[in-house]
Amino acid sequence: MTQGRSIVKMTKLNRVERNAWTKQKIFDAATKIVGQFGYAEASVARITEEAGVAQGTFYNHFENRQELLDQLLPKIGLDMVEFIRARTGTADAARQEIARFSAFFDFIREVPEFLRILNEAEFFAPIGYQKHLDNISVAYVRILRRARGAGAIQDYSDEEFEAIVHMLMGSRGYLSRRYSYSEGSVTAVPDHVISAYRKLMTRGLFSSSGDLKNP
Amino acid sequence: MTQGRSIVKMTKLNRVERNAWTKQKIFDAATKIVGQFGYAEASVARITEEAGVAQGTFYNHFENRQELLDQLLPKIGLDMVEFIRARTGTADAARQEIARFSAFFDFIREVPEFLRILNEAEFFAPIGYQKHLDNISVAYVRILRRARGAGAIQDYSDEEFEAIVHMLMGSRGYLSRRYSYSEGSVTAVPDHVISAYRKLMTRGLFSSSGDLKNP
Amino acid sequence: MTQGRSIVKMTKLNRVERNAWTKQKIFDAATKIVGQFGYAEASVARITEEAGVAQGTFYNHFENRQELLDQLLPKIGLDMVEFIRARTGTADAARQEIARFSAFFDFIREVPEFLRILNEAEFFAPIGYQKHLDNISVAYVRILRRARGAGAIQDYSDEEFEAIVHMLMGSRGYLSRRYSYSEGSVTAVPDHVISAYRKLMTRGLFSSSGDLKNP
Amino acid sequence: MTQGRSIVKMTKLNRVERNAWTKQKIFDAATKIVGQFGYAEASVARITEEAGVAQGTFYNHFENRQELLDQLLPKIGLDMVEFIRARTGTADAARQEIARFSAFFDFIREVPEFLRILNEAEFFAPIGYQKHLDNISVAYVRILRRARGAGAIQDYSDEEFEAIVHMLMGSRGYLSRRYSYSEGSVTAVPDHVISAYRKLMTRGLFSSSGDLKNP
DNA sequence: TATGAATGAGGCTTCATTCAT
DNA sequence: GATGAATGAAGCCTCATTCAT
Repeated sequence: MTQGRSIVKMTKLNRVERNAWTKQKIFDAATKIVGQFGYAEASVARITEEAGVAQGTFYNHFENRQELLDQLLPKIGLDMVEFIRARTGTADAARQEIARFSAFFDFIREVPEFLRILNEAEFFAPIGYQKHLDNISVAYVRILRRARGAGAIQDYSDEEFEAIVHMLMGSRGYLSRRYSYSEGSVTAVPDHVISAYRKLMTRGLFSSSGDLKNP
Repeated sequence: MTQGRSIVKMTKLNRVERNAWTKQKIFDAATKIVGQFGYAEASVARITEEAGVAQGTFYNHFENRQELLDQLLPKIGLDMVEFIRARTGTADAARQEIARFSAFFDFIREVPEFLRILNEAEFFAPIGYQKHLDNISVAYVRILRRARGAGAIQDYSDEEFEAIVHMLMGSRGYLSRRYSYSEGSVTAVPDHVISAYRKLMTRGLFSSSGDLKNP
Repeated sequence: MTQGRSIVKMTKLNRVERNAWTKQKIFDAATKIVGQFGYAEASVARITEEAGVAQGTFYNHFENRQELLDQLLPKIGLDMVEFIRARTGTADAARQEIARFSAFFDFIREVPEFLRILNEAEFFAPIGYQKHLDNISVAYVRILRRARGAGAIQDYSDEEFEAIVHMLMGSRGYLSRRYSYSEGSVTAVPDHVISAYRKLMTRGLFSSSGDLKNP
Repeated sequence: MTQGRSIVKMTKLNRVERNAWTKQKIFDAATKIVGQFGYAEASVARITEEAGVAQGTFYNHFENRQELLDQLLPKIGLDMVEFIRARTGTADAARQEIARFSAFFDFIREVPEFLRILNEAEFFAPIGYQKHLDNISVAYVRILRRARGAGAIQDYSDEEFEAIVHMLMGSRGYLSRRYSYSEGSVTAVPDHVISAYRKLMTRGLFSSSGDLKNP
């Protein structure tokens, strides 16, 4: 799930492996720097220093600084998708959605770098951001359509689903910024945030089930 | 409502007026630059050139670059609040909320610079962003509580209101980025976005009225 | 002795008086600023602010910044000469010299600004510095020649006197920098410095009197 | 002794050598500029231009402008110490002191830049100045104590030695400024200055030997 | 492929001086 | 004479990228 922040020492690697290993070191360093200080502070000098390689080495593996930055979010984003999928469970659609919402915040605590990498990407790594958005929204819309097919959602068109997905993602972004940063470390999101989300979703999006009490 | 992008030529102004006029020129230039190219591209050199004053003049009116950037959003944000208030109408609470949502997108078309000034502020003008957030969320929570007092909303606590407000603001941000940019210019938000929002709100947040059809 | 840091309010002054008064305010402000922060920090803006006048006013009274700075030392330097003369007494020449040495350090404590104004002048106000040097050394050489005339000094030529005077002034400068600055405030010079000076002078310069014990 | 103002062309140097060579070029350029125009005029732009490297290169070798300036004096100061030591001879203590005094002025003619680098350092490179002062005064006090041990000086305490050393350094500074600048170039110090110094020292500081005539 | 010094454009800010009111 | 905004040159420093080794 994490991006191979491997502890393995570089013992006997062939050329290809060494190459990949160097690139990975740069990648991990960038993740750490951006996660901790943001894209703006992630100069090539700082990243390569963190990675323990020379500045010039950077350009053997990435066309330029921006290219690396744009790869950061999509890669970790996929880790996130996997993480959330693993925690969604098999309950009814509404409960699954709450679980996804919760799992998102769990993931942020698991990979604290994700918070800044995600939130700042839109403005510092727009290409990567777009890629991530596509990854997510396509999958999300598919989930919603399946729920509609199963009768758990009614009266929403495909286009509306797309808008809804953006609202959901926007909500998460805002909420994560508002509630998860706490004096440097990343904390759990408060219960009332989750309950508010549950109410809004179960009443506003999902048709059935009255008000489900606990996830 | 607009920030005095005055067309008036500087004819016979006294000292105080000329002073204010110069500051306004800088402010307007910054609005334009940031709106078009983003905070990162808004160098003092570029702003003053756009304003038609010397670089040194900038520092007669602002302590430093950041101070100006941090004033941008709160100032225009108040224009927005006023704009939206004027369009909210006197219908029931749910309809008013839809009106506010719509008016937000109308304002973006009226003042296209607002989109970037708002969206990037969190990372490039955090102080200004916080000020804006406070301005907005306080007012918004008050609106929701009043609606609850009037029976239009039920079963939401004050804390949950705060979370809801963040979701609403996050939704708007995401949606505006997704739907309002269109090949450089700012376009109207599609109908299905508004209808999706209406459904989510009327069902999820507001208790009454079945499904209101059109605003 | 101080430069008229007058407390008098400007009540009924005619034009000439008001003019002089403004100039004096600027002068006093510069003394204070340079004394406290050094020439390098004494910008026109800072001086005029301290003086409570507009920046433009400065140039009604001084050709430019440097002109003011170059007037600072000579003016206070004359105060110093007067101060020292008043404390020299009528003892024999050697004792008088010790008295002058002591009085110099007393003056520094009386007018703490003098320390920086004197010490930095050489590099920040070279014209003023030269003027001050001439003022002092001419007078000092005259004193030494008189002592020689009276038999208190022997075997030094006029040219050598000039060199001696520079050594004496250089010594004072160095010593004042080394011993008088103490965490911001100006303190008395230690006794052993004075005793070392006494020994060097009574033995090296003045011919007579064995070793005079106390001044 | 000179700071490697090498004439060697950069022919075949390895990386380490080229690196050192560049740093030396910057150092030499700074020495020249400061020596000729003073610290205040020694902008990074001017230094790098003189050195024939890009401005950015400067920051590959020095943390910032001040760091370089603060290294100037201590480095050349050590050259001076070496130069003087080599010329002190083995005569009696008083004659050695005169020799040191003379050698100081010889050094100034050998390395004319030293004059300004030394004299302005106190205000423009205080850290370097302090380092230099420590270098010098510690060594000087040791010399005086040794002379006292050998009976050549009597009746001075250690504390008084410290004061004396400051007087000697102050004297040299003042005299060098007064007598060594001559229409731009650096000239020899006049004989009467040396004779005055000799008299003051042999009579005032050193106990023995009547009046030694010539060094 | 790895290295890391060199580059130079560009950013922010300060400040002495001018000048219209 | 007093005002204070406007000017613009100049300073320091950062950093993505290149390139010879």
